Amino acid sequence: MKDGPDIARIGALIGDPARANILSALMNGKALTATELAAEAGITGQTASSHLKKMIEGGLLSQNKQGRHRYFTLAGPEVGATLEALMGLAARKGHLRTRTGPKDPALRNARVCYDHLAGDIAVRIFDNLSARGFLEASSDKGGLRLSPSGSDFVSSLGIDLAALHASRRPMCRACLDWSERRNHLAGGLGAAMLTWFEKQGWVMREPDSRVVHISARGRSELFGLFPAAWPQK
Amino acid sequence: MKDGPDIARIGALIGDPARANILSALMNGKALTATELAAEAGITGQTASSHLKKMIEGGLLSQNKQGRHRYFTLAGPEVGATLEALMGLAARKGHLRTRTGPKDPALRNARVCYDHLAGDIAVRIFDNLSARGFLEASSDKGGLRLSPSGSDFVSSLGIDLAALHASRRPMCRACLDWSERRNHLAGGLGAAMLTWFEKQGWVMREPDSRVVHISARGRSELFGLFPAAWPQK
DNA sequence: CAGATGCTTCGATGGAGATCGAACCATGAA
DNA sequence: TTCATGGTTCGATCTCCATCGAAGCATCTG
Repeated sequence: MKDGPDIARIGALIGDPARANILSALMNGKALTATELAAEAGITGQTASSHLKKMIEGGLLSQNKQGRHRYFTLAGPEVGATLEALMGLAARKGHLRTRTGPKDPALRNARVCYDHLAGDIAVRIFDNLSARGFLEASSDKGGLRLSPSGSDFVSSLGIDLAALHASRRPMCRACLDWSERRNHLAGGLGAAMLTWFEKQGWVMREPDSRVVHISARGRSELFGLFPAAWPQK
Repeated sequence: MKDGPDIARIGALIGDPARANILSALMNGKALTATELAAEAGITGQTASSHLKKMIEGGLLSQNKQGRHRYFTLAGPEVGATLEALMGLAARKGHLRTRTGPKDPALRNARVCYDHLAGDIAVRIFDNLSARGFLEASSDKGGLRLSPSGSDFVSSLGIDLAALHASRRPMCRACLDWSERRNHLAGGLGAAMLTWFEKQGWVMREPDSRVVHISARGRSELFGLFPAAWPQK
């Protein structure tokens, strides 16, 4: 029973509603200040401060002091992935009676998962990439790598593959999507694709949520790039 | 902030030490009775009963009534995978000061992860399978599938691939190993390989823990099957 | 400098829930 | 049937911790 790492510690951290709200708010990958997070969680600054301290100590968050502000982010991609997995459990079991909020359909369609794209559209893109043989299994930490043809494809988009290779971070990684219950692409390449989509003006992130909107042009461009798996409008 | 599924609910479930111990005890995939679990967690039967009820309600456990006994298991592979992910966070951050117990080296070497093999050895096997091109990316739920050559290899072992295909469960799946921080093979095939190794007498499971021992013959046979990635004795 | 804003620490309060004893139900054995 | 064992329900207790008010420190602005 005493085997393995202490799961209860982090479980308890995530288990408080205020802290869970803070974590969810950070799932869009942006850095937020302590007061913003307090407002997000519906608590006062004092309590937020205590929560944030605990989560830093527990390794869930990182902080970045800038002037008199203190910015908080998730401590890393693994944290985001684990939270997404927990959401998967929460969505499926037990709390199926979660009444779906107004934003819910938009979230299911496209959202940010820490630093990459998730939701229906992200799953379709992953499907398309794998169906075309651009991804293959690997012994890397991510478990996936780009095939030669996949490398060509990504380079042809104008994404700087060399920079991605230089980074220590695993480039390709499968991340389980809580709404679709299938995989989407995470890792350095997943993050790079999201920023690239943004730069093209194909997708826009809603300021203070995980929701991602797709422009009309983005829709047609993405359809062109990933044809087979795209919804017929 | 109110977006998405309710993470705090399950977080709180996992966050109690007694419940965390119960979940860890079930990570070996076996079904245990309520009293066994109570002993495992160091609590009385009454409290265990209340905990078990909550976890069933929360979708983390399944129960199976047999005679006057009630057997409990993890509700499914996703639950095991999520717990393993949480262990990854716990092992890395914050609680690095977890003094490693006596069983710890054995656990890191080989253990059961719900229904498949994990630990150093499992990672090496996964490495070997992927290096030989037996696994490729797929749009399946698991994110992986067997390549043709991989199918031949598995069939040559005597594993019934048809039965695995017939099952609704995804056959191949990458599961992140908390001790190695790399992937090992889960899914139906991962489970089938573990039972097959057991049947051959190559590995045996310690009765009431996740620890898996490798017999001398198993070591040499496994070395023969997965040569490149194996430790040189 | 003074004033304002962001954030933390301290202390007190209150509520949720983990725990166990005791009684109770269900199943199997004699 | 009677007894024993596995499991649950109920009620009372008690500990932990989330919360906020007040005060304090740090940083920026004027």
